Amino acid sequence: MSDELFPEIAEINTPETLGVTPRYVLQHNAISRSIHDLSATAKKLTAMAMALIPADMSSLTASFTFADFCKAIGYDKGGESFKLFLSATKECMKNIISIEMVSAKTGKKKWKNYTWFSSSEFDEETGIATMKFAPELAAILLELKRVYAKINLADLGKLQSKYALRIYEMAVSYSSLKGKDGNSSDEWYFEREVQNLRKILGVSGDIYTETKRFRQKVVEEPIREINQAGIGLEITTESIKQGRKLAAIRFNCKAAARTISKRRGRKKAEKPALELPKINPKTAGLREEKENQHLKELYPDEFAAHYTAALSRPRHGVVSLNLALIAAEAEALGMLREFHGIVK
DNA sequence: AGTGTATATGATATCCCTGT
DNA sequence: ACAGGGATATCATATACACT
Repeated sequence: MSDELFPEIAEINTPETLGVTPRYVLQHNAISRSIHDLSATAKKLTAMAMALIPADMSSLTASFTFADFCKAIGYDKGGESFKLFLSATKECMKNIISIEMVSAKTGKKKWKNYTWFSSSEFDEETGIATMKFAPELAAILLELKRVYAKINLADLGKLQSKYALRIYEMAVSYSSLKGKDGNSSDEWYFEREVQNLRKILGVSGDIYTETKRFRQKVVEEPIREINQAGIGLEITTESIKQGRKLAAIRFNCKAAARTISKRRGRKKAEKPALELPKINPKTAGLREEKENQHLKELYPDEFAAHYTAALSRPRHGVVSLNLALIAAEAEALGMLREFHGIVK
């Protein structure tokens, strides 16, 4: 009975139910390559919401606080970020996403429009943003061939330009081409016609009408941002011309070393506008374990360095090798958590 | 304190020149 | 004819300041 009245209650996904502050999203390639035009913050917001939704899309509602969002994405600006956050929750409601469908019968390609969310709101009293993905969008994503790319939320947080975010996700969505087509094992590429690129990035014909400006502002400058962000991806471009006209752009992608990120945030008195919900004691261990695992994946080199350093240090009272290994791992993880900042 | 005005800043658009 | 790059114009927003 209560299920009928409040069908959503049991199905809301939060950092709590996930047991961890989300650090990455498995994003459907259809989304990475779709047509949509979200502001940078709204883009990060949808990524956060997607990160909370289970991969099988069995439930579509995600709830989180501004503090959750900041932790996940690496925001630390306080008031200004909060304003952007608020307007982004509204923006998400209005936005449309077009996904390219290939007809099974005719093989023809067609762009179909969906709304991202069926609801998206911020409750000022509780400080909780709640976003529900549109069931129609979920249905179509389940129908399409399920190919995902793993995207770190913190990496998205380091990109400011919306075009940088889009190009980044597109590049990552093609990373399965690594080593194919004569590429070396850490390189891949993809190509896009200029018109197609305009469409996908939401840069209509009346903005950046000069191709050179389009290329400069929408392609080259955002790519420079990606390359300088030190998030493990390096892109160079090549022109594909038809006569003198720029017909398409080829994006050469290369897996690059991550720049060790400086500890972000909490410079001054950082007071999150909203408190993170308390961690349930039952889930705390699981949450920590998940975070540790992801930190290890994210910063393997750093982990290895801390680990060997910890091992080589003499320890009092530790007799067995096994215990020493466990202690070293704990110490290395502690360093990672200390350095990269983890939700307590 | 509240209001209105001036200035700074940043993003975008347009014009101009050069080289191919 | 087109791309690249510099200079300038335009617009919106943020910040500073003066006045009542």
